[in-house]
Amino acid sequence: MAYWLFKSEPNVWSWDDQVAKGGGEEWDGIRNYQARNNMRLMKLGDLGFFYHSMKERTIVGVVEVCAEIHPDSTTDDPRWECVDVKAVGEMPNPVTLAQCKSDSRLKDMVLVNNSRLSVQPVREKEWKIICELGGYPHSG
DNA sequence: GCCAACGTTGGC
DNA sequence: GCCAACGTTGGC
Repeated sequence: MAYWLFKSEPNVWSWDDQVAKGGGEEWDGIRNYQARNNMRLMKLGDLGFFYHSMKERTIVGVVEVCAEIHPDSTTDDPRWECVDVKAVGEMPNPVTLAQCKSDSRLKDMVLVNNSRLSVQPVREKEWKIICELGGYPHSG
């Protein structure tokens, strides 16, 4: 089981949109090789944080990978693929970017160090720390 | 709204 | 294959 972080501009695709979709939706529109390569590594059941970028800069919820890598239906360009994700839980206390930056245990997080990467890996220890900060129940 | 950082494109 | 120019992202 691996952990990830998905960034989205809430104006374009918000956590509320994701929740409203229910059973799963393509994480499409990714046009960056590093982000796509990360999605290629995802397995069914992997979990990811849902992060609101731009004005909010907050981790607001948790999603689960419910379909592995497949062509992105929003383009005919075969280079671009995506996974499907579904909302599985909301952060009781959403965790801000500022919190992550100020926590020395999270100083190596990709989110803290590479603001441009929109789909990124999260280490298990980082996952647990953020779940604690957010008051999100984490089994294990 | 500004601008730094990064990725991509295309001329050579 | 290098690198300058350009476009985009996203923090501030």
